[in-house]
Amino acid sequence: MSTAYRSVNNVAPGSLLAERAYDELRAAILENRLPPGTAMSVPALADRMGISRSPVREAVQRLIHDGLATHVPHRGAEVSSVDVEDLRQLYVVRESLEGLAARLATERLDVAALADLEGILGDHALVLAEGGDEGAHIRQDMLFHQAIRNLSGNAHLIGILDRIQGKAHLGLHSLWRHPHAPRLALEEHREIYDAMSAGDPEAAERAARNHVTRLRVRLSQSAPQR
Amino acid sequence: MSTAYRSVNNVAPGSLLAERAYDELRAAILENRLPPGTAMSVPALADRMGISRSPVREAVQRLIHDGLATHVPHRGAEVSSVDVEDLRQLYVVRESLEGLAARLATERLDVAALADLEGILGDHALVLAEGGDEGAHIRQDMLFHQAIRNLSGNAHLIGILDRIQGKAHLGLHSLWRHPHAPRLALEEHREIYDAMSAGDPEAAERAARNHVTRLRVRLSQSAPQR
DNA sequence: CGACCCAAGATTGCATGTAATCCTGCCGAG
DNA sequence: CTCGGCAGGATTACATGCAATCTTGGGTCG
Repeated sequence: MSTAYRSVNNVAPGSLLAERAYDELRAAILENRLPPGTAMSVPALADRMGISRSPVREAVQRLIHDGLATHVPHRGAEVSSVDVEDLRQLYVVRESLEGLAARLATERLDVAALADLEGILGDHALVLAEGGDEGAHIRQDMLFHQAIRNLSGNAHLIGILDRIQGKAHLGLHSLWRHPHAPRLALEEHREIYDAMSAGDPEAAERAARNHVTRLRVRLSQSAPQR
Repeated sequence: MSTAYRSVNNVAPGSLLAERAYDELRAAILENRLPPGTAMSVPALADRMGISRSPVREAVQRLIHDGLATHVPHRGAEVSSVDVEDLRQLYVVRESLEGLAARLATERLDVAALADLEGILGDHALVLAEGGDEGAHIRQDMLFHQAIRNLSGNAHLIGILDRIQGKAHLGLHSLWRHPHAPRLALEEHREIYDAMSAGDPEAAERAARNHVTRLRVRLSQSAPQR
Protein backbone atom coordinates (compact mmCIF):
# COMPACT_ATOMS: atom_id res chain seq x y z
CA MET A 1 0.00 0.00 0.00
CA SER A 2 1.96 2.96 -1.24
CA THR A 3 1.37 6.40 0.13
CA ALA A 4 0.16 7.34 -3.32
CA TYR A 5 -3.31 6.03 -2.57
CA ARG A 6 -3.91 9.35 -0.96
CA SER A 7 -5.36 11.21 -3.87
CA VAL A 8 -4.58 14.69 -5.03
CA ASN A 9 -6.24 16.86 -2.45
CA ASN A 10 -8.73 15.47 -0.07
CA VAL A 11 -7.01 16.24 3.17
CA ALA A 12 -8.75 18.93 5.12
CA PRO A 13 -6.32 21.12 7.01
CA GLY A 14 -7.68 19.96 10.31
CA SER A 15 -7.65 16.37 9.28
CA LEU A 16 -4.90 15.28 11.60
CA LEU A 17 -5.13 11.56 11.80
CA ALA A 18 -3.35 11.52 15.12
CA GLU A 19 -5.91 13.84 16.64
CA ARG A 20 -8.74 11.86 15.21
CA ALA A 21 -7.29 8.63 16.51
CA TYR A 22 -6.84 10.19 19.92
CA ASP A 23 -10.38 11.46 20.08
CA GLU A 24 -11.75 8.18 18.90
CA LEU A 25 -9.80 6.12 21.41
CA ARG A 26 -10.46 8.52 24.23
CA ALA A 27 -14.17 8.48 23.56
CA ALA A 28 -14.16 4.71 23.35
CA ILE A 29 -12.39 4.45 26.67
CA LEU A 30 -14.55 6.99 28.45
CA GLU A 31 -17.72 5.38 27.17
CA ASN A 32 -16.44 2.08 28.44
CA ARG A 33 -16.45 0.51 25.01
CA LEU A 34 -12.85 -0.33 25.74
CA PRO A 35 -12.99 -1.52 29.34
CA PRO A 36 -9.92 -1.27 31.56
CA GLY A 37 -7.42 -3.95 30.76
CA THR A 38 -8.18 -3.99 27.05
CA ALA A 39 -5.01 -4.35 25.02
CA MET A 40 -4.26 -1.62 22.54
CA SER A 41 -1.64 -2.73 20.09
CA VAL A 42 -0.39 0.11 17.98
CA PRO A 43 0.02 -2.00 14.84
CA ALA A 44 -3.38 -3.57 15.33
CA LEU A 45 -5.12 -0.23 15.89
CA ALA A 46 -3.35 1.28 12.92
CA ASP A 47 -4.54 -1.58 10.81
CA ARG A 48 -8.09 -1.41 12.11
CA MET A 49 -8.26 2.32 11.49
CA GLY A 50 -6.66 2.05 8.10
CA ILE A 51 -3.81 4.41 8.90
CA SER A 52 -0.16 3.97 9.67
CA ARG A 53 1.41 3.45 13.05
CA SER A 54 2.79 6.95 13.41
CA PRO A 55 -0.41 8.80 14.24
CA VAL A 56 -1.68 5.91 16.32
CA ARG A 57 1.53 5.81 18.27
CA GLU A 58 1.15 9.49 18.98
CA ALA A 59 -2.46 9.08 20.06
CA VAL A 60 -1.61 6.24 22.40
CA GLN A 61 1.19 8.22 23.95
CA ARG A 62 -1.20 11.01 24.68
CA LEU A 63 -3.63 8.61 26.26
CA ILE A 64 -0.86 7.27 28.42
CA HIS A 65 0.00 10.78 29.42
CA ASP A 66 -3.62 11.38 30.32
CA GLY A 67 -3.56 8.35 32.54
CA LEU A 68 -6.22 6.69 30.44
CA ALA A 69 -3.83 4.07 29.14
CA THR A 70 -0.87 2.29 30.63
CA HIS A 71 2.27 1.28 28.88
CA VAL A 72 3.15 -2.36 29.38
CA PRO A 73 6.63 -2.95 27.95
CA HIS A 74 6.64 -5.28 24.98
CA ARG A 75 2.99 -6.05 25.34
CA GLY A 76 1.48 -2.93 23.96
CA ALA A 77 -0.51 -0.37 25.86
CA GLU A 78 -3.69 -1.23 27.67
CA VAL A 79 -6.60 0.74 28.98
CA SER A 80 -5.80 1.77 32.53
CA SER A 81 -7.37 -0.16 35.30
CA VAL A 82 -8.77 1.98 38.01
CA ASP A 83 -7.06 1.57 41.29
CA VAL A 84 -9.26 2.68 44.17
CA GLU A 85 -6.42 4.29 46.06
CA ASP A 86 -5.26 6.04 42.93
CA LEU A 87 -8.72 7.38 42.35
CA ARG A 88 -8.99 8.53 45.95
CA GLN A 89 -5.80 10.52 45.57
CA LEU A 90 -7.11 11.97 42.37
CA TYR A 91 -10.18 13.17 44.19
CA VAL A 92 -8.08 14.80 46.85
CA VAL A 93 -6.47 16.95 44.19
CA ARG A 94 -9.73 17.47 42.45
CA GLU A 95 -11.32 18.73 45.63
CA SER A 96 -8.90 21.63 45.81
CA LEU A 97 -9.14 22.46 42.17
CA GLU A 98 -12.89 22.23 41.78
CA GLY A 99 -13.17 24.52 44.76
CA LEU A 100 -10.77 26.94 43.18
CA ALA A 101 -12.63 26.81 39.88
CA ALA A 102 -15.96 27.49 41.55
CA ARG A 103 -14.54 30.46 43.40
CA LEU A 104 -12.89 31.96 40.35
CA ALA A 105 -15.98 31.36 38.25
CA THR A 106 -18.16 33.08 40.80
CA GLU A 107 -15.91 36.09 40.83
CA ARG A 108 -16.32 36.68 37.14
CA LEU A 109 -19.82 35.49 36.60
CA ASP A 110 -22.29 37.19 34.31
CA VAL A 111 -25.93 36.69 33.52
CA ALA A 112 -25.39 34.61 30.43
CA ALA A 113 -23.12 32.24 32.28
CA LEU A 114 -25.65 31.77 35.03
CA ALA A 115 -28.29 31.03 32.48
CA ASP A 116 -26.06 28.40 30.91
CA LEU A 117 -25.55 26.74 34.24
CA GLU A 118 -29.25 26.79 34.89
CA GLY A 119 -29.81 25.13 31.56
CA ILE A 120 -27.37 22.40 32.39
CA LEU A 121 -29.01 21.76 35.73
CA GLY A 122 -32.35 21.66 34.01
CA ASP A 123 -31.18 19.05 31.56
CA HIS A 124 -29.70 17.08 34.39
CA ALA A 125 -33.00 17.13 36.24
CA LEU A 126 -34.76 15.95 33.10
CA VAL A 127 -32.39 13.07 32.60
CA LEU A 128 -32.82 12.14 36.24
CA ALA A 129 -36.60 12.28 36.02
CA GLU A 130 -36.64 10.16 32.91
CA GLY A 131 -34.41 7.63 34.60
CA GLY A 132 -31.64 7.76 32.03
CA ASP A 133 -28.92 5.19 32.14
CA GLU A 134 -25.74 5.58 34.10
CA GLY A 135 -23.81 6.92 31.14
CA ALA A 136 -26.29 9.75 30.77
CA HIS A 137 -25.98 10.69 34.43
CA ILE A 138 -22.24 10.71 34.32
CA ARG A 139 -22.36 12.86 31.21
CA GLN A 140 -24.58 15.41 32.93
CA ASP A 141 -22.23 15.46 35.87
CA MET A 142 -19.32 16.08 33.55
CA LEU A 143 -21.08 18.88 31.74
CA PHE A 144 -21.75 20.81 34.91
CA HIS A 145 -18.20 20.64 36.16
CA GLN A 146 -16.90 21.41 32.72
CA ALA A 147 -19.05 24.51 32.52
CA ILE A 148 -17.82 25.79 35.85
CA ARG A 149 -14.16 25.35 35.14
CA ASN A 150 -14.57 26.95 31.75
CA LEU A 151 -15.99 29.96 33.56
CA SER A 152 -12.94 30.17 35.79
CA GLY A 153 -11.00 31.94 33.08
CA ASN A 154 -7.85 30.11 34.08
CA ALA A 155 -6.46 28.08 31.19
CA HIS A 156 -4.11 26.05 33.35
CA LEU A 157 -6.84 25.13 35.76
CA ILE A 158 -9.11 24.13 32.92
CA GLY A 159 -6.48 21.90 31.37
CA ILE A 160 -5.63 20.17 34.60
CA LEU A 161 -9.24 19.61 35.59
CA ASP A 162 -9.97 18.29 32.14
CA ARG A 163 -7.43 15.58 32.51
CA ILE A 164 -8.44 14.82 36.05
CA GLN A 165 -12.04 14.45 35.10
CA GLY A 166 -11.12 12.12 32.27
CA LYS A 167 -9.27 9.82 34.58
CA ALA A 168 -11.95 10.04 37.24
CA HIS A 169 -14.49 9.21 34.60
CA LEU A 170 -12.72 6.02 33.84
CA GLY A 171 -13.13 5.00 37.45
CA LEU A 172 -16.79 5.85 37.70
CA HIS A 173 -17.79 3.22 35.21
CA SER A 174 -16.38 0.47 37.33
CA LEU A 175 -16.58 1.90 40.82
CA TRP A 176 -19.34 4.41 41.24
CA ARG A 177 -22.22 2.32 42.33
CA HIS A 178 -23.85 4.32 45.05
CA PRO A 179 -27.56 3.87 44.51
CA HIS A 180 -28.49 7.51 44.98
CA ALA A 181 -25.41 8.97 43.35
CA PRO A 182 -27.21 10.66 40.45
CA ARG A 183 -29.77 12.30 42.68
CA LEU A 184 -27.19 13.41 45.22
CA ALA A 185 -24.99 14.79 42.49
CA LEU A 186 -27.77 16.97 41.19
CA GLU A 187 -28.60 18.22 44.67
CA GLU A 188 -25.02 19.10 45.35
CA HIS A 189 -24.66 20.77 41.99
CA ARG A 190 -27.62 22.90 42.97
CA GLU A 191 -25.83 23.91 46.15
CA ILE A 192 -22.87 25.05 44.13
CA TYR A 193 -25.08 26.87 41.70
CA ASP A 194 -26.97 28.61 44.49
CA ALA A 195 -23.79 29.88 46.05
CA MET A 196 -22.59 31.08 42.68
CA SER A 197 -25.80 32.84 41.78
CA ALA A 198 -25.71 34.48 45.19
CA GLY A 199 -22.36 35.88 44.18
CA ASP A 200 -20.60 34.35 47.15
CA PRO A 201 -17.23 33.00 45.97
CA GLU A 202 -16.30 31.56 49.35
CA ALA A 203 -19.54 29.67 49.64
CA ALA A 204 -19.19 28.43 46.09
CA GLU A 205 -15.73 27.14 46.84
CA ARG A 206 -16.96 25.39 49.96
CA ALA A 207 -19.88 23.86 48.13
CA ALA A 208 -17.71 22.59 45.31
CA ARG A 209 -15.17 21.15 47.70
CA ASN A 210 -17.84 19.48 49.73
CA HIS A 211 -19.31 18.00 46.63
CA VAL A 212 -16.05 16.40 45.61
CA THR A 213 -15.41 15.28 49.15
CA ARG A 214 -18.72 13.51 49.24
CA LEU A 215 -18.03 11.93 45.88
CA ARG A 216 -14.81 10.61 47.29
CA VAL A 217 -16.47 9.26 50.39
CA ARG A 218 -19.16 7.51 48.39
CA LEU A 219 -16.42 6.11 46.27
CA SER A 220 -14.63 4.60 49.23
CA GLN A 221 -17.86 3.19 50.56
CA SER A 222 -18.83 1.47 47.38
CA ALA A 223 -15.33 0.26 46.67
CA PRO A 224 -13.97 -3.11 47.68
CA GLN A 225 -12.09 -2.86 50.94
CA ARG A 226 -8.83 -3.58 49.08
CA MET B 1 23.74 7.64 7.19
CA SER B 2 22.29 4.17 7.36
CA THR B 3 20.90 2.80 10.56
CA ALA B 4 23.71 0.26 10.50
CA TYR B 5 26.12 2.72 12.05
CA ARG B 6 24.57 1.68 15.29
CA SER B 7 26.86 -1.17 16.22
CA VAL B 8 25.97 -4.56 17.55
CA ASN B 9 24.96 -3.89 21.11
CA ASN B 10 25.71 -0.65 22.74
CA VAL B 11 22.20 0.46 23.43
CA ALA B 12 21.41 0.41 27.10
CA PRO B 13 17.80 -0.56 27.76
CA GLY B 14 17.06 2.89 29.08
CA SER B 15 18.87 4.57 26.26
CA LEU B 16 15.79 6.02 24.70
CA LEU B 17 16.96 8.77 22.46
CA ALA B 18 13.63 10.51 22.75
CA GLU B 19 13.94 10.66 26.51
CA ARG B 20 17.46 11.90 26.29
CA ALA B 21 16.51 14.56 23.79
CA TYR B 22 13.64 15.62 26.01
CA ASP B 23 15.82 15.88 29.09
CA GLU B 24 18.47 17.77 27.20
CA LEU B 25 16.07 20.27 25.72
CA ARG B 26 14.16 20.72 28.93
CA ALA B 27 17.32 21.38 30.86
CA ALA B 28 18.50 23.81 28.22
CA ILE B 29 15.22 25.69 28.39
CA LEU B 30 15.02 25.77 32.17
CA GLU B 31 18.60 26.95 32.44
CA ASN B 32 17.79 29.67 29.99
CA ARG B 33 20.33 28.47 27.47
CA LEU B 34 17.46 28.46 25.04
CA PRO B 35 15.69 31.73 25.84
CA PRO B 36 11.98 32.13 25.12
CA GLY B 37 11.38 32.70 21.46
CA THR B 38 14.20 30.47 20.32
CA ALA B 39 13.17 28.46 17.32
CA MET B 40 13.38 24.70 17.63
CA SER B 41 13.25 23.09 14.24
CA VAL B 42 12.85 19.36 14.50
CA PRO B 43 15.04 18.62 11.49
CA ALA B 44 17.71 21.02 12.71
CA LEU B 45 17.72 19.62 16.23
CA ALA B 46 17.83 16.09 14.93
CA ASP B 47 20.78 16.99 12.82
CA ARG B 48 22.57 18.78 15.61
CA MET B 49 22.05 15.87 17.99
CA GLY B 50 23.01 13.32 15.40
CA ILE B 51 19.76 11.39 15.63
CA SER B 52 16.72 11.11 13.44
CA ARG B 53 13.65 13.28 13.56
CA SER B 54 11.40 10.73 15.23
CA PRO B 55 12.75 10.93 18.76
CA VAL B 56 13.23 14.67 18.47
CA ARG B 57 9.69 15.11 17.33
CA GLU B 58 8.50 13.16 20.32
CA ALA B 59 10.63 15.21 22.67
CA VAL B 60 9.36 18.47 21.26
CA GLN B 61 5.79 17.31 21.55
CA ARG B 62 6.32 16.58 25.19
CA LEU B 63 7.84 19.99 25.72
CA ILE B 64 4.82 21.52 24.08
CA HIS B 65 2.60 19.54 26.34
CA ASP B 66 4.56 20.80 29.34
CA GLY B 67 4.01 24.32 28.18
CA LEU B 68 7.73 24.85 27.78
CA ALA B 69 7.46 25.07 24.02
CA THR B 70 4.84 26.39 21.68
CA HIS B 71 3.85 25.01 18.37
CA VAL B 72 3.85 27.58 15.61
CA PRO B 73 2.29 26.04 12.53
CA HIS B 74 4.71 25.69 9.66
CA ARG B 75 7.42 27.52 11.49
CA GLY B 76 8.52 24.86 13.89
CA ALA B 77 8.23 24.96 17.62
CA GLU B 78 9.72 27.67 19.73
CA VAL B 79 10.54 28.05 23.37
CA SER B 80 7.49 29.47 25.10
CA SER B 81 7.52 33.13 25.90
CA VAL B 82 6.36 33.89 29.38
CA ASP B 83 3.22 35.90 29.45
CA VAL B 84 2.78 37.73 32.74
CA GLU B 85 -0.92 37.06 32.91
CA ASP B 86 -0.38 33.43 32.06
CA LEU B 87 2.14 33.13 34.81
CA ARG B 88 -0.17 34.83 37.26
CA GLN B 89 -2.88 32.30 36.51
CA LEU B 90 -0.37 29.54 36.92
CA TYR B 91 0.47 30.83 40.36
CA VAL B 92 -3.18 30.91 41.32
CA VAL B 93 -3.38 27.20 40.65
CA ARG B 94 -0.04 26.61 42.23
CA GLU B 95 -1.16 28.33 45.39
CA SER B 96 -3.90 25.80 45.96
CA LEU B 97 -1.76 22.83 45.13
CA GLU B 98 1.33 23.82 47.08
CA GLY B 99 -0.93 24.35 50.05
CA LEU B 100 -2.44 20.95 49.57
CA ALA B 101 0.97 19.36 49.21
CA ALA B 102 2.24 20.96 52.39
CA ARG B 103 -0.79 19.79 54.31
CA LEU B 104 -0.59 16.23 53.04
CA ALA B 105 3.14 16.13 53.62
CA THR B 106 2.72 17.31 57.18
CA GLU B 107 0.17 14.62 57.86
CA ARG B 108 2.55 11.85 56.94
CA LEU B 109 5.81 13.32 58.02
CA ASP B 110 8.53 11.33 59.72
CA VAL B 111 11.85 12.18 61.27
CA ALA B 112 13.92 11.36 58.22
CA ALA B 113 11.78 13.58 56.03
CA LEU B 114 12.12 16.46 58.41
CA ALA B 115 15.85 16.01 58.42
CA ASP B 116 15.90 16.11 54.64
CA LEU B 117 13.97 19.33 54.60
CA GLU B 118 16.31 20.80 57.16
CA GLY B 119 19.23 19.85 54.98
CA ILE B 120 17.70 21.56 52.00
CA LEU B 121 17.06 24.71 53.97
CA GLY B 122 20.63 24.61 55.22
CA ASP B 123 21.98 24.40 51.69
CA HIS B 124 19.72 27.20 50.67
CA ALA B 125 21.04 29.37 53.48
CA LEU B 126 24.57 28.57 52.44
CA VAL B 127 23.95 29.52 48.84
CA LEU B 128 22.34 32.71 50.02
CA ALA B 129 25.23 33.56 52.32
CA GLU B 130 27.74 32.94 49.59
CA GLY B 131 25.79 35.15 47.25
CA GLY B 132 25.28 32.55 44.57
CA ASP B 133 23.93 33.57 41.24
CA GLU B 134 20.29 33.69 40.40
CA GLY B 135 20.26 30.24 38.87
CA ALA B 136 21.51 28.77 42.12
CA HIS B 137 18.79 30.50 44.11
CA ILE B 138 16.09 29.33 41.82
CA ARG B 139 17.45 25.82 42.03
CA GLN B 140 17.30 25.88 45.81
CA ASP B 141 13.77 27.14 45.66
CA MET B 142 12.84 24.31 43.34
CA LEU B 143 14.44 21.70 45.53
CA PHE B 144 12.46 22.71 48.57
CA HIS B 145 9.13 22.65 46.84
CA GLN B 146 10.03 19.43 45.11
CA ALA B 147 10.85 17.81 48.42
CA ILE B 148 7.55 18.82 49.94
CA ARG B 149 5.41 17.60 47.14
CA ASN B 150 7.30 14.34 47.03
CA LEU B 151 6.39 13.92 50.68
CA SER B 152 2.72 14.39 49.92
CA GLY B 153 2.40 10.81 48.81
CA ASN B 154 0.00 11.82 46.07
CA ALA B 155 1.31 10.85 42.66
CA HIS B 156 -1.17 13.02 40.78
CA LEU B 157 -0.34 16.06 42.83
CA ILE B 158 3.35 15.48 42.33
CA GLY B 159 2.99 15.19 38.59
CA ILE B 160 0.89 18.30 38.26
CA LEU B 161 3.12 20.40 40.47
CA ASP B 162 6.14 19.18 38.58
CA ARG B 163 4.80 20.54 35.36
CA ILE B 164 3.63 23.74 36.97
CA GLN B 165 6.98 24.39 38.51
CA GLY B 166 8.69 23.80 35.19
CA LYS B 167 6.56 26.40 33.50
CA ALA B 168 6.87 28.80 36.39
CA HIS B 169 10.61 28.33 36.26
CA LEU B 170 10.65 29.49 32.71
CA GLY B 171 9.05 32.72 33.81
CA LEU B 172 11.37 33.38 36.68
CA HIS B 173 14.38 33.80 34.46
CA SER B 174 12.81 36.68 32.65
CA LEU B 175 10.43 38.12 35.20
CA TRP B 176 11.52 37.52 38.71
CA ARG B 177 13.61 40.48 39.52
CA HIS B 178 12.58 41.41 43.02
CA PRO B 179 15.78 42.42 44.76
CA HIS B 180 15.14 40.51 47.97
CA ALA B 181 13.45 37.55 46.41
CA PRO B 182 16.05 34.96 47.39
CA ARG B 183 16.12 36.07 50.99
CA LEU B 184 12.35 36.28 51.24
CA ALA B 185 11.98 32.86 49.68
CA LEU B 186 14.22 31.30 52.28
CA GLU B 187 12.36 33.02 55.11
CA GLU B 188 9.04 31.85 53.80
CA HIS B 189 10.32 28.35 53.31
CA ARG B 190 11.34 28.42 56.94
CA GLU B 191 7.79 29.36 57.89
CA ILE B 192 6.49 26.37 56.01
CA TYR B 193 9.08 24.13 57.54
CA ASP B 194 8.29 25.36 61.03
CA ALA B 195 4.62 24.64 60.64
CA MET B 196 5.43 21.21 59.31
CA SER B 197 7.85 20.33 62.03
CA ALA B 198 5.27 21.48 64.54
CA GLY B 199 2.98 18.87 63.04
CA ASP B 200 0.31 21.40 62.18
CA PRO B 201 -1.10 20.57 58.74
CA GLU B 202 -3.42 23.55 58.62
CA ALA B 203 -0.66 25.96 59.44
CA ALA B 204 1.60 24.32 56.89
CA GLU B 205 -1.05 24.71 54.25
CA ARG B 206 -1.53 28.36 55.12
CA ALA B 207 2.18 29.01 55.10
CA ALA B 208 2.65 27.34 51.72
CA ARG B 209 -0.27 29.21 50.23
CA ASN B 210 0.96 32.48 51.58
CA HIS B 211 4.36 31.82 50.16
CA VAL B 212 3.01 31.30 46.68
CA THR B 213 0.71 34.25 47.03
CA ARG B 214 3.62 36.48 47.89
CA LEU B 215 5.59 35.09 44.98
CA ARG B 216 2.73 36.02 42.75
CA VAL B 217 2.46 39.49 44.16
CA ARG B 218 6.16 40.12 43.77
CA LEU B 219 5.82 38.85 40.27
CA SER B 220 3.13 41.37 39.43
CA GLN B 221 5.11 44.16 41.01
CA SER B 222 8.27 43.46 39.08
CA ALA B 223 6.46 42.79 35.86
CA PRO B 224 5.85 45.37 33.18
CA GLN B 225 2.39 46.85 33.52
CA ARG B 226 1.33 45.01 30.36
C1' DC C 1 5.41 -34.27 35.81
C1' DG C 2 7.97 -29.99 36.21
C1' DA C 3 11.95 -27.08 34.67
C1' DC C 4 14.21 -25.50 30.61
C1' DC C 5 14.96 -23.99 26.16
C1' DC C 6 13.88 -22.65 21.60
C1' DA C 7 11.49 -20.94 17.56
C1' DA C 8 7.69 -18.11 16.04
C1' DG C 9 5.39 -13.85 16.73
C1' DA C 10 4.73 -9.28 18.35
C1' DT C 11 6.11 -4.82 19.94
C1' DT C 12 9.24 -1.00 20.16
C1' DG C 13 12.09 2.77 19.15
C1' DC C 14 14.35 4.80 15.57
C1' DA C 15 15.50 6.03 10.68
C1' DT C 16 13.99 7.81 6.53
C1' DG C 17 11.01 8.90 2.32
C1' DT C 18 7.40 11.93 0.67
C1' DA C 19 3.45 14.83 -0.67
C1' DA C 20 1.19 18.80 0.93
C1' DT C 21 1.35 23.10 2.95
C1' DC C 22 3.08 27.32 4.30
C1' DC C 23 6.63 31.14 4.95
C1' DT C 24 9.96 34.26 2.67
C1' DG C 25 12.43 37.03 -0.16
C1' DC C 26 12.36 39.02 -4.56
C1' DC C 27 10.68 41.05 -8.66
C1' DG C 28 7.72 43.12 -11.94
C1' DA C 29 3.34 45.56 -12.60
C1' DG C 30 0.63 49.50 -11.66
C1' DC D 1 6.86 53.31 -3.95
C1' DT D 2 3.51 49.77 -3.02
C1' DC D 3 0.99 45.59 -4.05
C1' DG D 4 0.51 41.07 -5.89
C1' DG D 5 2.48 36.99 -7.03
C1' DC D 6 5.96 33.51 -7.76
C1' DA D 7 10.06 30.45 -7.03
C1' DG D 8 12.81 28.49 -3.38
C1' DG D 9 13.11 26.70 1.08
C1' DA D 10 11.40 24.74 5.20
C1' DT D 11 8.24 22.26 8.10
C1' DT D 12 4.59 18.87 8.85
C1' DA D 13 2.18 14.82 9.35
C1' DC D 14 2.08 10.40 7.82
C1' DA D 15 3.82 6.00 5.80
C1' DT D 16 7.01 2.47 6.07
C1' DG D 17 11.34 -0.20 6.81
C1' DC D 18 14.03 -2.50 10.22
C1' DA D 19 16.90 -4.41 13.88
C1' DA D 20 16.65 -5.40 18.73
C1' DT D 21 14.05 -7.20 22.37
C1' DC D 22 10.67 -9.52 24.78
C1' DT D 23 6.58 -12.76 25.11
C1' DT D 24 4.77 -17.24 24.32
C1' DG D 25 3.45 -21.73 23.20
C1' DG D 26 5.26 -25.89 22.88
C1' DG D 27 8.34 -29.61 22.95
C1' DT D 28 12.08 -31.94 25.36
C1' DC D 29 15.03 -33.50 28.93
C1' DG D 30 15.81 -34.90 33.66
